[in-house]
Amino acid sequence: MSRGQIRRSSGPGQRGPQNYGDDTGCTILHIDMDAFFALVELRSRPELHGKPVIVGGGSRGVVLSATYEARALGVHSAMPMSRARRLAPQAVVIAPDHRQYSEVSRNVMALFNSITPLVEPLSLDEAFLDISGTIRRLGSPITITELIRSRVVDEQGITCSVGIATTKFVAKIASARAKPDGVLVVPADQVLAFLHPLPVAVLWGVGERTEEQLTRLGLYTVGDIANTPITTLQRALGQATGHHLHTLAWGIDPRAVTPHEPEKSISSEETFSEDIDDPELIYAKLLHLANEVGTRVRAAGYVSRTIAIKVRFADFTTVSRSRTLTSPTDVTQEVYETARALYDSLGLERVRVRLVGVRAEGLRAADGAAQQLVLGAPDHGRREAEVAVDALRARFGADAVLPGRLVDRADPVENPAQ
DNA sequence: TCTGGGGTCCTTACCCTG
DNA sequence: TCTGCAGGGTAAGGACCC
Repeated sequence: MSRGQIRRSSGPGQRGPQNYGDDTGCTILHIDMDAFFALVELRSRPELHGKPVIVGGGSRGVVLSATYEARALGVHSAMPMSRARRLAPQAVVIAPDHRQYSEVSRNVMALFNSITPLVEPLSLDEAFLDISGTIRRLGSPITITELIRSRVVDEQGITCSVGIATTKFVAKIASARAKPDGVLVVPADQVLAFLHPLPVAVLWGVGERTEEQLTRLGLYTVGDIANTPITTLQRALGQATGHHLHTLAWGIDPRAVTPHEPEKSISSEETFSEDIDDPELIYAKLLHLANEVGTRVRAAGYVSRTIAIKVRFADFTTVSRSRTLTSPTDVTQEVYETARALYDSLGLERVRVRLVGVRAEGLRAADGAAQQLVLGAPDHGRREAEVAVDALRARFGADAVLPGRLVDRADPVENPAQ
């Protein structure tokens, strides 16, 4: 294979210097753990290696992660568990342990940060790395990639796949096509040759609905989008989406790797184990969710200007309502009262509800907004009490102190789907 | 087949203000 | 005073991502 061609590693588990292709200028890595939750579980259950394993659960849950043996049977993430069980009755089903996944994720991200300070986590199991400042110290992008892959396997006992490119979105597509346990380099002069034959669905922002719209326009590949006038795309998909897809199709993605983006919202939602029509149970769930959101908002040092709720009915239709407060808050009681008022504003009477959620939006740093809260704020004392409760929870556990209405409830609201 | 949970961003509509 | 318009803020919903 000549210099400059796109190359991926020749098979799972292959590490060390190989002829991947020209990585000159390819300073963006997208690193994605393979079947993350499932492989973390396999570390403590080696007898399950080589078997179909599904992480998920609950009567109304979905698949969170599946080993490649389970995927070969047609199982994929986000699939309803009931269907996954039918497709793979022999699969071992493991309930998720998010605390363990978070810990492994922290370790992996710390490893990445020991390579370069420019690490942008996208989720628990993937991140972008900008290694432009690391090459002089550690070697070529491919050398750095293999160093990372070896350390992930040795230190965490899981594998990952890496895309190496000049831009974030090409690196991300490359890592997906390197899976599992592989590496794919897209040389700078091969970006369009790599992108244009791919289906439109690989583009960031093209999901099921947008793909349908593009199909109706007769556009099936990234190359088709590139060769369509941008005005046509904007008419069909809207200004922003049309422009976004057209630039991506030409391999243009100027976004930098940014290590920390402040959160814009904090939310919590839960699906009931069965549909509920009792307002008291729904209020109790709203209090529980408001308590979670309030605690997280305070822990992150934010206050929230807008409180929103989400309600999903038995037929899966979903509505949301939001209210902007006169002054921002991080007080659980205020979050709850707003959420409850929003729920009441729906005017529901014995309607069967499947899910409720509470979200805090318009987040800003609490220190910048605290002055206004203190001045004449009746909730000041309550806030102090909640901060004290936060400290007790940090010391004695999340259930050490609960709102009175949530203590000793043996009803469905405390038995969510997962 | 029957659909979780935590997020972000975009579009559209409406209201208010200048 | 009325009308048209532009722009900002807000609300709601949808699509998408992992």
